[in-house]
Amino acid sequence: MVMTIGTLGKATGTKAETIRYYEKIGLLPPPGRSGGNYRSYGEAELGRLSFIRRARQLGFSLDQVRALLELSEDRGRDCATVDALARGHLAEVERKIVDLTALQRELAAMIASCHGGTVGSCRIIEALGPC
Amino acid sequence: MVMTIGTLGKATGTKAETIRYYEKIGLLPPPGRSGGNYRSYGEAELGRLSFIRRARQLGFSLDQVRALLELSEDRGRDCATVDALARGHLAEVERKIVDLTALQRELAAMIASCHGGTVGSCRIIEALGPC
DNA sequence: CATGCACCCTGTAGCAACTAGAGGGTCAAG
DNA sequence: CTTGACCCTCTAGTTGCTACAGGGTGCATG
Repeated sequence: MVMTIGTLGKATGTKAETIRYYEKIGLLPPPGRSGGNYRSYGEAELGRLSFIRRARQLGFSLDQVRALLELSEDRGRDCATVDALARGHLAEVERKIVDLTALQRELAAMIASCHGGTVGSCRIIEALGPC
Repeated sequence: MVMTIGTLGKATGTKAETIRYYEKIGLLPPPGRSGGNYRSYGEAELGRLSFIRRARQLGFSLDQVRALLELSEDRGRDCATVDALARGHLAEVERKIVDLTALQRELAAMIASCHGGTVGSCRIIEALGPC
């Protein structure tokens, strides 16, 4: 089953430009070409791109995805590294949640303190202004 | 009280490069210069930069900060626009929290399903791989 | 057979919000 | 008078794409 870049894109929810970008940065190997110089993809590429996209949806960076791909290629290897990578990412996500929750509280308090009127007496502007 | 860029930076927790960057994009007005062509700042700039930094810490984008600064200059204006801007931002933050929390659950589940062994049998890789 | 349209190609530039570096000038202390 | 900390401008890099510009290909329709 051979696909053009557009078909592969539709199959994986990826734009053609993004696929070409992944190729350029070495996440996807350069595929074969058709007579008219079109990229042609098969099952292997579909699998690899699906992997990349799923990892991206889970918030892994392209560098982390690159590492995961490399690790996944060596099926005999101990999966502790994979585990550590995932745990590291989870920790990062959790830190972001904590940060954003603190932010949310601050913003909500700021907004709650504003009771309309003019900018001159606005508590939001005041909260941002010089101490 | 006159300050160099470094002193202003220390006072506001901003790197000199960032201050110059804010100037370049028009968030800060071009300051006066000393004899040796050093930027020289006073209280007004300190206040403005503090405002910017506080807004940034609250997660407002530079465009939003620009709008807030403009709004804050017109003290007679109704502060409804300020309020709307802040509420919009809060909504965005809350959406991010929801998204990240979903992500966190997925990641945690993935990690929990991994019980060591080789990459070949790793549930994390499996979860990312082709269906 | 021409023509139109959807698709593909390469290459470059742009987004946010800085950050880092090159290659130099200035200033105050010792 | 020299050393070191600071300042200057300008350019390029970061992340992960996205959006052109300016062309070529392939297939269906008139």
